[in-house]
Amino acid sequence: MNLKQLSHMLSLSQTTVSRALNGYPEVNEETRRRVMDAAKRHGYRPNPSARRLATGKSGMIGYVLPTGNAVDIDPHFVEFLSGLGDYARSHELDLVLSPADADDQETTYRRIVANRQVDAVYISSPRPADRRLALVNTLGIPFIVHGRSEGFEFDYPYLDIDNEGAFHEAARLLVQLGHQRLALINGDDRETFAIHRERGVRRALVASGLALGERHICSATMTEENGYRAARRLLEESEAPTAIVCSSLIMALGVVRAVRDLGLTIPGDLSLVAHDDVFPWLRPENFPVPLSTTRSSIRLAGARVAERLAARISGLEERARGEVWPVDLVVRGSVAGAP
Amino acid sequence: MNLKQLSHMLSLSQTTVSRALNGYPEVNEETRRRVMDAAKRHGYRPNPSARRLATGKSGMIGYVLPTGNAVDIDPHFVEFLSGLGDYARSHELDLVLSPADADDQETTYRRIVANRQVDAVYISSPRPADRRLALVNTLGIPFIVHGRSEGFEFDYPYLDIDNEGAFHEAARLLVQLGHQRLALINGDDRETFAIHRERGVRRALVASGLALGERHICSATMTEENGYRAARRLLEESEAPTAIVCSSLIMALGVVRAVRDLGLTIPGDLSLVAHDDVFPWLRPENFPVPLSTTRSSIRLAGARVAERLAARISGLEERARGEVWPVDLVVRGSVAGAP
DNA sequence: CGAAAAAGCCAAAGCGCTTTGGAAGGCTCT
DNA sequence: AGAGCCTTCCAAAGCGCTTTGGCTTTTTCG
Repeated sequence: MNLKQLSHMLSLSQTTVSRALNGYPEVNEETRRRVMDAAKRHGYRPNPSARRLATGKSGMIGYVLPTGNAVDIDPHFVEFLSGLGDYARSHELDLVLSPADADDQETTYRRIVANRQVDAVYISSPRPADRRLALVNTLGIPFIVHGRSEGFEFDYPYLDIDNEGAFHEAARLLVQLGHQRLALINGDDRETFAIHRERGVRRALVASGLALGERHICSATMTEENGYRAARRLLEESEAPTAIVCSSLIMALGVVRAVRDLGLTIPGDLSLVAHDDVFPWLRPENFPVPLSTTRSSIRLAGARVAERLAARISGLEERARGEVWPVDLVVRGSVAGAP
Repeated sequence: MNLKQLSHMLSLSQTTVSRALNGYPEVNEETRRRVMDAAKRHGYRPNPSARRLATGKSGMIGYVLPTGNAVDIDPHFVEFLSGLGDYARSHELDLVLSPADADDQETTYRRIVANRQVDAVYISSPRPADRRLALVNTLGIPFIVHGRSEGFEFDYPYLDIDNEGAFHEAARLLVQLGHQRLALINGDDRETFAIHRERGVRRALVASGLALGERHICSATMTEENGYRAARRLLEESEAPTAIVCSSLIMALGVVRAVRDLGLTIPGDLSLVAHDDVFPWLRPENFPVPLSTTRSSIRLAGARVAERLAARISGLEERARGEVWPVDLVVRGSVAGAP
């Protein structure tokens, strides 16, 4: 059933039927009703391919997925996706994942824009002066950044959590508990979120006349193994930290293991706070010692990004405003006074 | 730059240019070269929307993503996606994720087929007599199942690992080590993979005159917490098992924690084998006691599924054949003779 | 050598929608 | 009453590609 047939059986022109269906004003309300009704009765659904060709809009949002042999997709991605899906589902928005060589995403961005494959894109894990950002900005496709970049002239729309504030709070708590030697086990420090977190910790320490020693800061991909390694390195030093702030629950697993291997205890010998993105399959309260966390649901962020993307597409959101979510500090058993 | 312009500047018809570009035989080789050359020089790229409208092919593969408030996307998904992306990238294949209400995926399948949004789909986590399978089969869209269903009249193309064989091997090893009371901590037992795994364990036990007691089998979503709960329940029984086979590394985390909480040791009091889908961020050799596993890279499976989907689309793969991958049993420190 | 077949190209008709540029009819207003 | 203005609809022209059917020209072969 296509427009032609439908309009024919209504003895109307395609123009009118199309307009009636798409809510244009220049059609009589009664006619509109008739059309709507017939459309529903015959299960008419406009052919998206045709509509796309005519309008250039696809009704889909895009994400360029960095891939490669040595490239692993972040497990956070799937939670973010859950949230995105939650919103997208109710709006019949589809998501197009365009896999790209991690070292050359530009080609892919150009392709999906040139091909008008999607109406908007989102960008995640941005770095300072991230080239993708500059690119999509000049390409002129609506976008939203999940996270933040730095060092751009122009404003851009983003959704981020207050990483600096969260880690500032966490570090401040530890300092208040008397800890003098803090360490930070961070994610990849080329990414902005990691930079902000470090900044937060630094700021808290400086405020109390302390400092974050060069060797008390580790940064690596957020795997269990890297958490373990970092923790071992830190804890075997002479000036071992008495408290660690850690960028992810997965790394925290490794930290806990290292602590055990060294015959230490939490929070007796070491206080630990980690950031929790809220995975359904790994919860901080279920750690051997319930883990204090800075918590922010990445899933909710996904839903919000989808919502704002939809708003940008439909022109409801004009300004390139940033949105920063506060982060909860949840104190559990893994922190205590300095030994 | 579109076809019209290009053909005009070559003084050829659109027909010929189109055919030259798409490798049709009825065009002179020299002409083809000229066309190809000009196309490249001017950076001509056929407009996919137009091509879609004309051919009905989209050059994309689809996946219906079950979502909902209480629905969590499996973390395995992201690894599978990595693999899929690895292949898709080199073939300019995009992946469309269509979020659907987990309880009504049919509508979404019908929509993406009716709209010709994608050329093929894949289905994951199938259950016996899975309705999605029957649906896509009748809808006539090319598809591949990652995993297996059961109880269908028709053949369908799938890629699965030998879950039954793997768990049979694992259980057999434990039996050979003298274990008499085995337990299985399984994933959601409505899914085929879980059924197969249980079958494997059962078969190994029966072969030695043993049995898998009703209460020695747990099944739940594969989270750390569920692993913990199951393990506690099992180990606090009077007839506690001396060996556990576990369906996932994430659950195994919980098992290890439970063992610790109860003051037991691995492998002294309990032998443990888990299935490892090969996550980059959580490796069995890094468990407190290196974990014995049945190993199969879900990422490789993703790549293979993409490859076969492409083959199906282009008509290279005709028959609905199943492909079953063997699984490695990797023995590490977490197994020992029965106490 | 002439008929039949093959090679190489083209014009035009789709694909199914949106949108432009009217046009007809009824209304208001002077 | 006639100019001017809404209201409501329509025919037709895109969007940019593929594909059908047909038309020359060249090659093949008895």
